[in-house]
Amino acid sequence: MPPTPRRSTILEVARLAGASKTSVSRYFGEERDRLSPSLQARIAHAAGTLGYQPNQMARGLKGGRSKLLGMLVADIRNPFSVAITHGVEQACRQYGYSLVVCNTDNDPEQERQHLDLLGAYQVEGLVVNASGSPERQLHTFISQGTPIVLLDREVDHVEAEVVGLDNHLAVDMALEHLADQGYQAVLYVSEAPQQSSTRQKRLARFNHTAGQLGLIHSSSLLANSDGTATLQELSDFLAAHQQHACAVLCGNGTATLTVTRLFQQLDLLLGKVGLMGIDELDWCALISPGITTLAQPTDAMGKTAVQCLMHRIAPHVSSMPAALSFSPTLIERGSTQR
Amino acid sequence: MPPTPRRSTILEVARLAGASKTSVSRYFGEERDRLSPSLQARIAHAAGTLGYQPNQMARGLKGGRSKLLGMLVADIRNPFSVAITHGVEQACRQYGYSLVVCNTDNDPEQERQHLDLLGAYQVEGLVVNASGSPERQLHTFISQGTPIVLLDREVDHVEAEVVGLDNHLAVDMALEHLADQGYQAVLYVSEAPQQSSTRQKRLARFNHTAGQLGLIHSSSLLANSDGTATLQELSDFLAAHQQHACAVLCGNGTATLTVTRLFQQLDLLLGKVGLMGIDELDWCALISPGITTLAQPTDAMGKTAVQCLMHRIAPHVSSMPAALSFSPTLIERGSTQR
DNA sequence: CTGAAAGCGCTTACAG
DNA sequence: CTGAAAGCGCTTACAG
Repeated sequence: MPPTPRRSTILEVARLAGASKTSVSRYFGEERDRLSPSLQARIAHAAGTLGYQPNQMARGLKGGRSKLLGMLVADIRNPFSVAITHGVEQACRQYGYSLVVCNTDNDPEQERQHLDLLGAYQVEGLVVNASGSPERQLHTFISQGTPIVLLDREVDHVEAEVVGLDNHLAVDMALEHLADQGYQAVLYVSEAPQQSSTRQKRLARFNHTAGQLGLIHSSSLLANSDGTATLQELSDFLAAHQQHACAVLCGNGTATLTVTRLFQQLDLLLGKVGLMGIDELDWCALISPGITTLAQPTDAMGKTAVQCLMHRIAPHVSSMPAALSFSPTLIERGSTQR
Repeated sequence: MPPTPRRSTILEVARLAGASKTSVSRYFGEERDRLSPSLQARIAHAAGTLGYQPNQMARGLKGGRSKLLGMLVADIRNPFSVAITHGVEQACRQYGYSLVVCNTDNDPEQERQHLDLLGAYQVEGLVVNASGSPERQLHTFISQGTPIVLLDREVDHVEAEVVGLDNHLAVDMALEHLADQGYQAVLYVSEAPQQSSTRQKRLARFNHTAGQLGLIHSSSLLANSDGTATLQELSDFLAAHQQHACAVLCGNGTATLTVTRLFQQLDLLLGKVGLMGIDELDWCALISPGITTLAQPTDAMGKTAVQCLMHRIAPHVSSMPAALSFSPTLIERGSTQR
């Protein structure tokens, strides 16, 4: 067997360039300017010849800088999460960091394991879209000086910036739109709030604002993804308020998907019964006459999260973002046109 | 300022346990069994007290095992990619590996950078869903003994397993279904093949099999995402074959999304003009009367890719998967019912 | 069953 | 402007 070609090391580059390891290290680090042009040229040439690339593991070990950010995502198959992840990733690149994305599938046990792991890889910062309540572990990061930013969901007893939608504003905008369009009775459909502060807030705000606007209102939690329980609740709601114009407000994209299926099962006419969802999805424009949504600025949110982290890691390269709470955009379509 | 609490090290655990670093290392490595029960207990206790966790950077540096797999994804916002990534991730966890996912947004330059990076982090294996033709860099990995598996797309001159759909079978199944349903003229809509071997193969097979089946056929490449050019081509196609039953076959999910929009713009009745797509999407059942698709077994594909890698990294823990080429599942809906 | 020591590939005071 | 040397936290022969 031929010997496996290995990656070349700093020592080999140094030898070939007739320089010291120190100089090569400086060349690939922040101190390239300290080297004379001729030294730089020799090193560049040697490194090019050998195809040298610094070993990040070694760098991380010695310098304490892994140049890695970690991200915990509760559900990577949710389009909203994908969009945010995309934004986070872009921003990382921009700052010269790499991102390790860990999907927890909303499972606290996977979340625990992934956090251990992120710690073991010495990530310099963490974007957390929590599944459970990983207080303990997050405190470990914080006490070691690793900055954390919470995405979309708060975590009890963890003091960290929270980047996300202005949930009160979102629900208010939705309800005001529905009221403006003449709907008088609104059913709110949401996944079970569980640990999600966002789901809790939206639900609470729904009850609050719907009351204030004088709307008849009620809510239904999605038990399983086929929404059988909600099917019943929806048809009961419509039956009970036949004399009023009824609408459904969905708490997120998953709810919108399920409810759209229910509308078809019950043969409801979109608009005649209003339908509106928080989160914009690819297909909302396609279900004729279109489903009205509240779009979240996912790219901006992802970038802001990273900016928070960078501000703490390297205050000189990034200022603290001005706002952590974002306004949604109303995308009006036929489903809220009576 | 209080001193920042650091992570504890192997040395601290060793001291507290009254043991050597070697023993602590063995405890956290593969050789725990070599330690006497009492030593194990002392180490376990000490580690627990200090909240010790081995530093993976250091492990990777010395042992050469980063326990990291890398994955290059051409477009993370494509639902098909997300589904595959999910499968890959699950499989990694199962083998005790972590996954660094890099999205290239179909940009060869980003692809280049990400590959450098993955190398710098010493990934032990690589799942590559290529954007461009990163031959050179992939060869570097291969020559260093890092196994590679290609996902969905081949890369010229790179010899590696290719995990993906059986594209010939898929196109044949689609065309046979359309022919069975009585469609006589079929337009194939695809994104521009560019570097994608899959897109090339599907297109070529379309022309081949459509010809064999005696179908009138033609194809249209999506230039921009709004599909203006294709809009024209579609309506021309329909006009030219008014006396025949016409259908459109979409080469992937993106094409299906665009074409569905075009159907609405042209006010075409689904089924009257047939529509079928490769890739199953959330909303295909919702566009009434439903869009017929060919679903890919994404989880199995992701798992298989990882299994290939693991077989090369650690032949004793994983056998070579039996098949690398997968059959799609036909999901019949109203859009192919005349 | 256990440990002392060398060394993985880097960075960073320190010295000149 | 440049380099010799110590050391980051581990693993792994080697020895007993």
